[in-house]
Amino acid sequence: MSNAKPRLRFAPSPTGYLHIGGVRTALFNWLWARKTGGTFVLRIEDTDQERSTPENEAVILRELRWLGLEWDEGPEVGGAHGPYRQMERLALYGEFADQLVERGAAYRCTCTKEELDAQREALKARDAKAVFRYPGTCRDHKGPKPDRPWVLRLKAPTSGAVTYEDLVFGEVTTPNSAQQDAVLVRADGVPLYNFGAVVDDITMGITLVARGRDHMVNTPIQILLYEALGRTPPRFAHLPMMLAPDGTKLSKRHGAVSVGEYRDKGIAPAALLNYLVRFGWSFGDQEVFSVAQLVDAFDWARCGKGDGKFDAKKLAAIAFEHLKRPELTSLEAYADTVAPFLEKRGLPGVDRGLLLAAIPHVRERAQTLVDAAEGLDFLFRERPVYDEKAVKKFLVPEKASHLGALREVIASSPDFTRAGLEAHVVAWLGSRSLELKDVAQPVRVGLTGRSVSPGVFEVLELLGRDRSLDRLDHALSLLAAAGGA
RNA sequence: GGUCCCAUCGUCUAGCGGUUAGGACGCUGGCCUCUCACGCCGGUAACGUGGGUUCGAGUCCCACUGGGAUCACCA
Repeated sequence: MSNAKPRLRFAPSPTGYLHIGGVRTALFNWLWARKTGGTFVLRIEDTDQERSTPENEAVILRELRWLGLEWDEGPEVGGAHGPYRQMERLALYGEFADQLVERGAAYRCTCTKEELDAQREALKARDAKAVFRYPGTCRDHKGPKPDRPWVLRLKAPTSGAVTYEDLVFGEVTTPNSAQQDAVLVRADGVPLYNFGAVVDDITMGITLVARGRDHMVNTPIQILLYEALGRTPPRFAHLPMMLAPDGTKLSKRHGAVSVGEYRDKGIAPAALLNYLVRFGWSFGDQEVFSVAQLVDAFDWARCGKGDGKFDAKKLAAIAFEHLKRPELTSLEAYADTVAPFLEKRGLPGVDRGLLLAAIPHVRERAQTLVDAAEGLDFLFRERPVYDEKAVKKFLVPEKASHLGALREVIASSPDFTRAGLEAHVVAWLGSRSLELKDVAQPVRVGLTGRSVSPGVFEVLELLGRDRSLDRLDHALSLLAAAGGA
């Protein structure tokens, strides 16, 4: 083999949102390109004109960028092998189609879809279980292009077999008898998947094709095309399937399958990639990886063959790990990623210093960025949004009898820091034979509006003396109202 | 049905002839504790079946069973 840098590609079809399974495929290609210093190409396979839309393409590009899976060549970034949309490469397919005919590996077929459908129906009537295969009516057609509409068909070999060495699955052999004279190019000159992909992979210099196992059945026919064109096939690596929890194909009805949904749920890109990479790839006992670590550790030899089932709980756990660990999500990065979620709560452009100071206290109790924004919310309002249930439960005479006194104790603290406040308050509690747990909840609700928050001393320090006392005063007024005073 | 592929706890997986079969998620008992969490300690649970090969099989071979992919002028 040459030591040329590998060229890999991700070739989505813009027929819908970016599927989570597609992201996994893109990720593996991207990782290998980054690890080896190779090239990651993005190609848009938009030959299904019925379903492809520019809007879908735009979404795919946006999601890939959000994930950090930047492409070296492709739409919007260009490259030496463009254009990168198949519908802009039509002339190329024509050239290769002619080559195939010249070499006797394909032929022009003038059977109409109607004729074929009729034959298919007839066969069905005779034998319901029979599978229709093109009978080869035009197989020996030669000479110039017909004056009737025609499609290009593969002249599939009837004997022999195709064998290739899959980077993941090892040696795979498929008898040529399994092939049929598949349509390569439609009557309008638009290629079908197998032909378009091969022509593009050839002309784009792709050296390694990594894709889902569902494409494994296409590989022999593609290799046949490479050989017919006198080209060396690339290496292939097939990835096991990612299935739904019930073992069926992962789809909308099983929950979120589009990348956008995970973004909206507050899952960080690196966390999603970390979760996805563990499908069909492992690195000893390590579960949590930064993207840089993945680039470093990734290897086809560590890929498994068994299909996997999507587990939302595990994803949540991985996402949490990323949010929790400063080495994976720095303070600054955390602040940047949570900001949009605060904005969604009506808190745009919050005080950066306060945000940075607060994050260490919320990051270990926020599973997602949505949770984090919820936990941070109280800091950035004049007064917190008081949770009705929490107020009814804790800002009542039976529970908050010491709140007034505590307000004064806090106000008199000489040092309004977490440690200073704690020392001061605990000393007072000791003198009254009280424990912190006897008085903390009403204070917490008063300060944050909620019964769940970081420690009360942390909250006091974050809020500062003025805002803290204002909130405690407000809590006392709520208490008075509840006590019917 | 044809062709291809796969098979370790419920789930993701480690294991590359000799292990008390390990880790993670989940579930669960306890500790810590101002709430909720985090954290820490412990528990639960797996090699689909049958044949071989071998001194010795989760690891190698075969069969079976089970599961998946695909059989379009979709990709």
